[in-house]
Amino acid sequence: MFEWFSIVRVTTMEGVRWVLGALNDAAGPVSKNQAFVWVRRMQELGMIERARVPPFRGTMLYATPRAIKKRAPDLLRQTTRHELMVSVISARYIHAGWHWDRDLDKAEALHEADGVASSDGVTDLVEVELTAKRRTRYEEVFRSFRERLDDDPELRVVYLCTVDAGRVVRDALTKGAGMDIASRTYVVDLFGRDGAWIGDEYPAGLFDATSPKVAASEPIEGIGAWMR
DNA sequence: CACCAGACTGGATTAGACAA
DNA sequence: TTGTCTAATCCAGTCTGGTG
Repeated sequence: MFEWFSIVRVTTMEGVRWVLGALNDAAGPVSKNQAFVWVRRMQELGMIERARVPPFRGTMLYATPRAIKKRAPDLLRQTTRHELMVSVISARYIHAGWHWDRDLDKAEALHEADGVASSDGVTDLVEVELTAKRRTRYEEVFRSFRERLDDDPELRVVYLCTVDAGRVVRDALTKGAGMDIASRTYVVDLFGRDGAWIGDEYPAGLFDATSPKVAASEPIEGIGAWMR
């Protein structure tokens, strides 16, 4: 758990539930209660801190310096919501049997993805996109990804988006450098407007290491079934 | 004692009524 | 149409009581 905390730094009860589930070989996340009991015990031991920050729903959790030898994160930064979502995504990847790490093993000049998930023979560069970037920025990012995909045939790119961001990303994949990486890029509309993961199910294709080239750009059929 | 289902809680969100 | 107030509703997080 603390190895994971050390990577993601800050998370939610949701993230804790999925990673505990993974460590317990459970089919899904552990119950809210189990997660709560674990968190409370760790809090008593001074290993975990909890905080509620009004604009966000839910409780933020982070490991104390005592637990991971890193200073506490600043919960009021603008990027905190994004970091929380990345942590929950990583929890889901880990639960699906993948290994998760930060994207630090890359050349200096290249774009740093939000995280890197690897399973046997496949590595996903994962981007969590809650708000769309400028078009010109995508061109730069995609060029960087193209360079990395050319070097490593096992690499894929995965964009986990809100509906609005997903539209822009798909569009950007139809031009310039985007066209070159589109066949190895998977775009999923995963978040509602509020940035929360929509549904308990895994979308088809996501976390699937066996399908090497997931069809790009098309919104997933039947997405409404697990949207709620 | 661990575990689970379900109850409870406080804050956030939504809907409706009404006035300006 | 816009703003404001209130009540109703929702929900994540928390707690409790029963069970094995």
